[in-house]
Amino acid sequence: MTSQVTLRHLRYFIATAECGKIQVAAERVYMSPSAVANAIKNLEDILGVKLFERHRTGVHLTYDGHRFLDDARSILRLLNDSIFEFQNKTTHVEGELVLGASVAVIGYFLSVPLSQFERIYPNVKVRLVENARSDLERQLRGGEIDIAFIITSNISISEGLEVHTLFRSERTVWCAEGHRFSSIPKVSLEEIEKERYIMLSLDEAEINITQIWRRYGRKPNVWLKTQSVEAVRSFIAREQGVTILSNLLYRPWSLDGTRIISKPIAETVPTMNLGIVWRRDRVPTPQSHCFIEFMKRTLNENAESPGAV
Amino acid sequence: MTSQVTLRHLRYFIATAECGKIQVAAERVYMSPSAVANAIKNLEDILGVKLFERHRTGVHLTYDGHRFLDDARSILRLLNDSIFEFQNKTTHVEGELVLGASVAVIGYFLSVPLSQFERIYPNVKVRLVENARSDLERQLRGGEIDIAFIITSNISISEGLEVHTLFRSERTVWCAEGHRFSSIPKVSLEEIEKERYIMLSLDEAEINITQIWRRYGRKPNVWLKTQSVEAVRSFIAREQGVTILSNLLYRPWSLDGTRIISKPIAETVPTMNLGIVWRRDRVPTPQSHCFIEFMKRTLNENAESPGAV
DNA sequence: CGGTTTTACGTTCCCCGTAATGATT
DNA sequence: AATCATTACGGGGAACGTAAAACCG
Repeated sequence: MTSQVTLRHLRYFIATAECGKIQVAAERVYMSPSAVANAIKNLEDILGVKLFERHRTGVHLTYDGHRFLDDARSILRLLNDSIFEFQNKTTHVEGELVLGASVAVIGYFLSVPLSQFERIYPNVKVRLVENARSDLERQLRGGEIDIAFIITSNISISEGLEVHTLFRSERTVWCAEGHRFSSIPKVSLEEIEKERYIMLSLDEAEINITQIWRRYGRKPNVWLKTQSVEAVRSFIAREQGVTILSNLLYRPWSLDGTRIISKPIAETVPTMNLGIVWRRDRVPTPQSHCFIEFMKRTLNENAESPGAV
Repeated sequence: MTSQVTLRHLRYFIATAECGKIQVAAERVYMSPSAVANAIKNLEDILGVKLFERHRTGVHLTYDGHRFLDDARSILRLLNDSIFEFQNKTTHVEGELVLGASVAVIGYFLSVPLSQFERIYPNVKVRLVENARSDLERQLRGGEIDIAFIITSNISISEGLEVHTLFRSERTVWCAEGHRFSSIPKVSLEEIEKERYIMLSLDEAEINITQIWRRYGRKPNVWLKTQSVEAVRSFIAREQGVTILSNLLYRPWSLDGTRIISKPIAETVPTMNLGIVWRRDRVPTPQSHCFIEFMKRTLNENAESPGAV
């Protein structure tokens, strides 16, 4: 094999990281499992670090893997945007575009692609409205905002609204580097129940996570409830507890640089689904259309990817 | 050929842009001219824009080419840094590092790689001293700074100092998009003499450029002298004049978004050589060593590349 | 056993180099 | 004629798919 990293490596790596299974990732990139497995092995050899833990149920990112995932995404995003900018003359698209999203979605999802979008379409004036989901739905129907970013699994009534799921993010257990969980391939809710639990009460996180616990007839031992993701990270890094959150919010380090580990959950847990919503009866403006297409493209059209169950 | 952009395309493209000749670029990347020429042709087809103007004497970046060069460099920089970070465990290098540079060098050269360096070596505390060349040399000898970034062709006495040229930047004529120069492949000093000239008096630019004019027994028709590169760009974009400056300072657009064209000069003009300097008798600290190696690596080891004459 | 990753191996096709050709002064 | 870039074409090797093997609960 090659001794140089190629874009092929990055693409297969990202697909595998997002799908959690080499087989599924191979489908997504229209390749055979062996090709993807070989590429990842080769990539690991070049970098000199293990990127995945292999289990019989699939693969799971290591600490280093998560770090490299950030880089790989940045690189491909930069490249794809640049290519797109040249292939399509984008400077003629102009006008106003009002986006709505919740605070967590803005900070952990929207900020990066949004700045990319503004670079590619410099003549589109983007206005960003931060609100709770219910308010966003109301504003959407009222025509105050063009497109809303919402956790699509929770939309109350989709009547008259077009919903397009862009992104599925697996939910995992977070713990400190030295924690006993970090040596187990999969952690069950029963095990998590025994630990101090840190509950994030931001946006819809608390409701959704509580639902998961209830579904399995269990209850987390909540030691702290906070609205700050950074606080969650910080306490977990200091071995003050564990939590369950979507990988969208996950970063492999806390503010002070200590490591945090992400482990899959033994039980089947629904993914967090994020998508865009707009009014069906309203003709989309050119800038709305551009934005929607841009988001699909940015996320590598992985909306139809199965993700975890 | 392929219909996808690869890193190979980017590498060949960057080498060609920096060398100005496909043959020379091919040498630098250890390839045949045909391989490089094909790759660039293919890249242009994919992007749908011409990246180079072809001349008998070599190739020269178009407006779009300059824009894509920025992107291509960012992408490869990101990738190389990421790979390096994993291949070498860098977090253990720590300590203080005092760098010296002039104002133009800091803004147009140092800022980007410096932030990359601080990411890779988070435990190295970098302090930056802005000063004129003569002061930097004095501070270097006095031990107040570890490494200085200096225009190496002008160093007064290199006695006791280790000089390593990192970067050569071709000097070109800048003019507005519609200017008569923009349709000529090469512009002679005689032609430039007929135009209003805008003189940048920042750092050593004025001295160096004046030397070039004197060497050919000519004199520019200076209409404006300013210390601001942005002012230079802005006036040139508005067809108020032309200038000669190194490509290091060149960007294909002015602050208000109008285009600026860069054209090669007919006469042989020395490149602007930038390098790092340190005291020979002083044992380099680990962080100094790391920084020097980092800079060499970042610039693709193109210090020994011939560049223009 | 069932689901997964990994290895083995024959094959394909992309990309390179050599060498001829074209363009420009 | 000299000096570039470009085109034509045959050969080599990286990367693919098929299929079998190893792994693990």
